[in-house]
Amino acid sequence: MRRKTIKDVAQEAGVSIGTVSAVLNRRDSVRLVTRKRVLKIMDSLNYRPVEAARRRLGSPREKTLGLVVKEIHNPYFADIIVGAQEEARKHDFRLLVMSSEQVFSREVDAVRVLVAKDIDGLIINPLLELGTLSSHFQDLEANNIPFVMIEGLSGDVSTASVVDIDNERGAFDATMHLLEAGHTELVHLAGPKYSQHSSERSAGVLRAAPGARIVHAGATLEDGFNAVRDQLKGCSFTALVCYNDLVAIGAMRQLMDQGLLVPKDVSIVGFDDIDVASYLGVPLTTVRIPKREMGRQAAAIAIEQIHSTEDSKSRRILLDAELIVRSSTRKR
Amino acid sequence: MRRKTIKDVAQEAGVSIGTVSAVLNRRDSVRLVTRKRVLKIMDSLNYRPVEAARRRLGSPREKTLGLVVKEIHNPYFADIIVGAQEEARKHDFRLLVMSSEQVFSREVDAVRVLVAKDIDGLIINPLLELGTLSSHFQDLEANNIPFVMIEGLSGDVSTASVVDIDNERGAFDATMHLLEAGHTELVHLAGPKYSQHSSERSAGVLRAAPGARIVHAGATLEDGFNAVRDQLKGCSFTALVCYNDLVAIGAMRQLMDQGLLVPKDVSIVGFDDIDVASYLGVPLTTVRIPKREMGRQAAAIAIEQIHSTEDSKSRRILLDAELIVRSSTRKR
DNA sequence: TTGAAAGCGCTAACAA
DNA sequence: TTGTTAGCGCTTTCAA
Repeated sequence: MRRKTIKDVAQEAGVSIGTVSAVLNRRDSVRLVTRKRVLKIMDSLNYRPVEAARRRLGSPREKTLGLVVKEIHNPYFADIIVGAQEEARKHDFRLLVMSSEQVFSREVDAVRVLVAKDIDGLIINPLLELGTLSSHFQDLEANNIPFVMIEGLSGDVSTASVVDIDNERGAFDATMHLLEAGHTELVHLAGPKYSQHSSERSAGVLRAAPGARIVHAGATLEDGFNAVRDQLKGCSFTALVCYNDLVAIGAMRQLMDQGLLVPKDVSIVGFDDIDVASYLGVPLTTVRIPKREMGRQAAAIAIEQIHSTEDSKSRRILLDAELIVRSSTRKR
Repeated sequence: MRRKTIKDVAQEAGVSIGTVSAVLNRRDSVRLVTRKRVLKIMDSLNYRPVEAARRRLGSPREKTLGLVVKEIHNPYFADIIVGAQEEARKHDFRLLVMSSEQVFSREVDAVRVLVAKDIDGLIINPLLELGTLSSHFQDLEANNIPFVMIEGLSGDVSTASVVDIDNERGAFDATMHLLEAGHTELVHLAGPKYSQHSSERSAGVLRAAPGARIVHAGATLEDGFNAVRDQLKGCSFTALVCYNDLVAIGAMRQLMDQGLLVPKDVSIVGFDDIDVASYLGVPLTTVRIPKREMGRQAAAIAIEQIHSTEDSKSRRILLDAELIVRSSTRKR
């Protein structure tokens, strides 16, 4: 069924579209009876104006940035969103957030929808999809919509701007910290496959400790909990390097359930430094990512590219990740 | 400076707008040289098509729901968003998320922007603003855009649909649990002012324990930490009823820093049951809110109202909050 | 107080 | 292969 338009309302009410428009815009040039009649028809027809048609096409609109994250349900992204939003506001931009929930087709869809909503720029934490540089990014380029990636794609041929952190280095530092503390039986709880961050972090762990055992856990509390319970059953180890803090916290919980003490029996390092990490009963040693700063910089770059007339060259920013030693690790 | 249009490009390139349109839509009817010239002009003019004009006005578009939360940086909202998104997807709706970050003017602005982006329905967790039913909600009604509130406003005169939980009851249960465990020196760490949930929870605490001391903490880890450190200094108490889990976790950390043990010295109850609550060193006793379910129901109602032709009556759903007893509370 | 008509930026059909 | 033109749903003059 066709969407009702101002014409339908006008016809049904026996007035012209001009009158309906006047009612819509609360102009006081309409006789009360007429207004009432029109309003009633609007209601009965379930009429909703097409907003795009209201503002004269091409008239100045609110500037907006789109932000597509992989999973909204992760404190890591919450910080990135907040950072991006802060920077956006500074420049009078609004931020529209969508989540792909780790599904590639939804990421493509989200980008399409945001473009349809006429965003001026896009920040995206893309899913790692092997093969071609996906067409949704090409669309962005074709439409002259600047976009910034948070977490660069590996085969990243494109000209896209990227804001990222040195994962390899961070994971290397974390592992070295454990090695220097005398740990020899190391297990690495790796993140999701198809995550660029995960493979970079695994690489960092292996560079420091080529013999480390790698176990694929995931990215959530439950993943960490399950990995230790199932995959590490009966396995001997004294230290865990985790993909992120959530996995670390989940792992820690499982260890406690098994009667093991952290850090007495097992040392644990996380990654991200989410807020809660320092509030835990055993404050978590972790690799801090400047999450807000990442969001902020990504937004700043997007906005800069929107404003600049000349074909702004893409920028690549690699922020440092810093090891924060707390209480979940100790000398062996 | 006026936004560049297809006309500008056509003129500059010395072709008709039809040709430019063909290039824009990747039609292969354009000679290579022409295409190249047009593309170059587009680039140099920094031309970006007005998306709203591309899809023939009024043509069927993706259905979208807007969601405005108070603070994106809170696991509680993350769950609501996920629930809403799941339900939305089921009905082939997209979800656009914005955050007011506890600032009323931003909430108003967010609603305006979402309406301008032509959303079909709205879910909102409104800030508690005393006085009139704000005009941004009236606008929604005038434009026939169904909206659902998560957390009802107190003086809620409007016809809006609401999905909420029984906060009073949840807080009452939590407090009774402590009372029955023999606690007499109770402190309530209350949430932010101007939060409906906060005042309802405080009411529940007071109904169970009229003599409870009320301290205004806030909603974050830091707020809980600071409240115990500053406002409870030298104060004697054996149990804490907290506005939410974050405050509880922050409070717990501060108690530990003071050498106090939970639950041996102090029992603590949180609210929300965020994921991490059960993974803590001392798993948190808390009042579980069906967060995803709230998001899901809110989306379901919004979508139902969008589809229904007749003037659907507003719905009010009050979900139960359930006390989950873990290890942070014990008999005195 | 209401109606008629031009025009917003673009696409699509058709003509050249 | 390119140009011309009608219209998408609405607002905004201007005329009646």
